[in-house]
Amino acid sequence: MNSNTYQNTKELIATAGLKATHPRIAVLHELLTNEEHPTAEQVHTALQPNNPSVSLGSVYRILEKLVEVGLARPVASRNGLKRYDARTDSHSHIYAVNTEEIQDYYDEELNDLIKGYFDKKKISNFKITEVKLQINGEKADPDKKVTIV
Amino acid sequence: MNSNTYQNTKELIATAGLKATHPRIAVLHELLTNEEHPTAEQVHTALQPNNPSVSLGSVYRILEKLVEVGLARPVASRNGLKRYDARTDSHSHIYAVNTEEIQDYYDEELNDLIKGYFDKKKISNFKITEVKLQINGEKADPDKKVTIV
DNA sequence: ATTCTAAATAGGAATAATTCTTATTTACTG
DNA sequence: CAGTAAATAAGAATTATTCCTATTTAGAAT
Ligand SMILES: [Mn+2]
Ligand SMILES: [Mn+2]
Ligand SMILES: [Zn+2]
Ligand SMILES: [Zn+2]
Repeated sequence: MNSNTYQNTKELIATAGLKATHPRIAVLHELLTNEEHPTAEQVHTALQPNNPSVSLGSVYRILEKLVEVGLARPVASRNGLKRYDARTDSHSHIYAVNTEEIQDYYDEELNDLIKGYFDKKKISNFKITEVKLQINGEKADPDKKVTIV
Repeated sequence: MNSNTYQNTKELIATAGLKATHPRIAVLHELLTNEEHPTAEQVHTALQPNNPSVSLGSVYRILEKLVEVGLARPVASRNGLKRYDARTDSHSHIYAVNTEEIQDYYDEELNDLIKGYFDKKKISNFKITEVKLQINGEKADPDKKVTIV
């Protein structure tokens, strides 16, 4: 789908106008690879094996910078932890309350449905940038995957 | 709309099977009154004038307890702060990125639309408890209210 | 109304999460 | 291959939240 090599990630960063440092490449690469909408801490942990020199403080700082330049987005979460997403297109999230997993969800039909609705309804003094769904529920078997059928 | 006296709040707590202590009544009353989906700290600050004896630690503990018994709900937020809501019915949120304000949104038509959609779509290994919208955007004039027209 | 008691609280200590500071390193520029 | 501004590592500091425990309190039982 998305060719996600080191080189490719490096270019994404450079194209965004940032110095393509090794810590930045490592963090963005991890975020692009990791589907779990991780916290800074989780990204840092994931980097340990191959990039043990990247500090936790840098991961925090880099994630914020990636958001700033549009290469990542903050994910709304209800437990007081900051989580991040490398998907920057508008999409929805399936949130499993029991496992705290957040999974992407996108469907064109749903998108059109909501878009159609908000073309009619008007909210004054507010400029909508995005409408997304938060699908809350419980993962039946926590060990198995959630799949859209 | 919702008669929200001290006495009424007290009954809500008692009916939920909790000891109706003064700190609990004060916290829930504030949460019912405050439309801003406040943090524990904000609730505590709001209580200062009339209930200075309620400690911050208690506010944290009480809010979690209210969630536990279904008198309050956690609100998804993207800045790493826990925010709470006394509205326990399923409703959506308008989130102003610039002011970090969260405002309720509910519309029957929208509700039906989404319900209809998810009656068809099936997600396996997942039990949906609720689908809500996160309407993100910017408040044009931060000093004025956002209104649904 | 008074006593009893389990549960809840205040206050402060402890921990977890995040940001800040600064000396050193590094990626780009020429 | 310098030179330089920007970024980083490491650890200190701050902020957010939870935990601990002596004291208080709401409600139940006299
Ligand atoms: Mn936190
Ligand atoms: Mn936090
Ligand atoms: Zn996502
Ligand atoms: Zn709400």
